[in-house]
Amino acid sequence: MHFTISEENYIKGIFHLQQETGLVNTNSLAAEMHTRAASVTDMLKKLKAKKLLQYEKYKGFKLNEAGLKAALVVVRKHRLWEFFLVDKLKFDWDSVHAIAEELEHISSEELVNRLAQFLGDPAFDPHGDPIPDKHGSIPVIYQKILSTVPLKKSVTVSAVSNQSTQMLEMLKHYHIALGTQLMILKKFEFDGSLEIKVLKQNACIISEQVAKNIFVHDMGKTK
Amino acid sequence: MHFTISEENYIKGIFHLQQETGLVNTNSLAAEMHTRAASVTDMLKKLKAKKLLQYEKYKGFKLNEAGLKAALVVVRKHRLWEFFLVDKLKFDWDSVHAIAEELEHISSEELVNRLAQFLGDPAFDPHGDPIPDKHGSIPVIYQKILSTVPLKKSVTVSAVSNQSTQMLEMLKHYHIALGTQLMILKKFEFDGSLEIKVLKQNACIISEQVAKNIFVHDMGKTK
DNA sequence: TAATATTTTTAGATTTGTCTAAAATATATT
DNA sequence: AATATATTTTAGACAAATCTAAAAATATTA
Repeated sequence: MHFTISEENYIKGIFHLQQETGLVNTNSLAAEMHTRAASVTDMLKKLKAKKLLQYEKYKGFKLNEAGLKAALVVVRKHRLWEFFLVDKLKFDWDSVHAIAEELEHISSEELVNRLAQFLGDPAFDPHGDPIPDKHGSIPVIYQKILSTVPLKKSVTVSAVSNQSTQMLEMLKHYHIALGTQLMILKKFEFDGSLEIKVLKQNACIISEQVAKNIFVHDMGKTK
Repeated sequence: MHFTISEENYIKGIFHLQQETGLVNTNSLAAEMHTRAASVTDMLKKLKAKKLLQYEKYKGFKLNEAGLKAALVVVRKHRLWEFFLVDKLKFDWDSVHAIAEELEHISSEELVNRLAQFLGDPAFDPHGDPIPDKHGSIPVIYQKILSTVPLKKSVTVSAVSNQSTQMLEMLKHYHIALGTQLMILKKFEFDGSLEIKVLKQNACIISEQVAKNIFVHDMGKTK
């Protein structure tokens, strides 16, 4: 089955939204794709015709098995290329997204598998997101939201759920990246903000909002 | 200046043809691009509007300075990606063309330059074709057509001008690749065919037609 | 050079992906 | 439940890249 770049982008967009909400609606997908609701409806018809979608007019929609499979292929490619860009070409992890958006549409299956092997079959991309394997299986990881971790427990950053440029810029400022070790020194009742100690850095304060977007796991796991 | 994938493909097609013939005509470009003459004319108008082309209706056309520059960017990307596929991902040199056709359209300039650096700034791709540098300069190499080389002189294969699948398959059969060392043992007057000795292989016979597509240089040069 | 053949361009249609504006449907509010 | 609001879909238009068929320009040849 062949998909156009546009189809792949919509499939991926639906995938990301349905991870959060189960059923997806037209307007939220339009927002996600930076396009108009009418364009979304047009594409939904095409994807339904290709039997990738559970979709009833006016009722919301989500990927079916075939659609999910297609989405995982694109996600795998995106995350493998991100890994390549950071690990091999030494890009900053906060500047690779746009390039990976292009690379994810290169079609050769042979290429993806060789790339994965070349990279050492990584299980997580530079943002800590899991990379599906060639069968579409996603590795699981025991991770917690930073704000729920007990005081003085040393943990490793494993993922960041909000990947806006603003967020990534901020983390960079605090020297927080994937694999960074840190611990919570103090929790402030007033606003939920945390004083944290980042390994080899001075202690600093982060807001509750930031802490809720940082995932961590016990030291020494993963990758 | 931004180009669509289609524009880039036409620019590259024109570049390749004008290397041979100077001025290019509509039908030959249509053949090169596997499309129809009418489609070529349509695109020529667009490229002329973007000031990339010297083009008078019914008179033939060629890239101007700006067009040449654009072509060299695409050629550079194509050849760097081919190098990557063969050198890092261990693809056979005769199976990378189609994938590089897709990769060459990834737009990031930063990506290309980092890729080049990662690969060690190679000057020639796996087919022996020169890779333009970031300014569009093409390395020169002192090479000869195999059929013109004197007997018993040991030379190294540096390029193959006909890169059809058929040709590459044949070379593979004879264990001839870029960098292969060989010498001519005998030339047959009758049909111009050559008996050659490929290093570590038995002697074999190749036709004049094949020999005219193999470029060689003195041992120990290049790369 | 006049007739013929070839090459190139134009005219008009098609497909894909997008858009705006309006209509249809669903949801919320009084 | 009737009305207002929000969401979603349809209808129709547009741009890009392609096509076929026909017309125009150029080249060949008798």
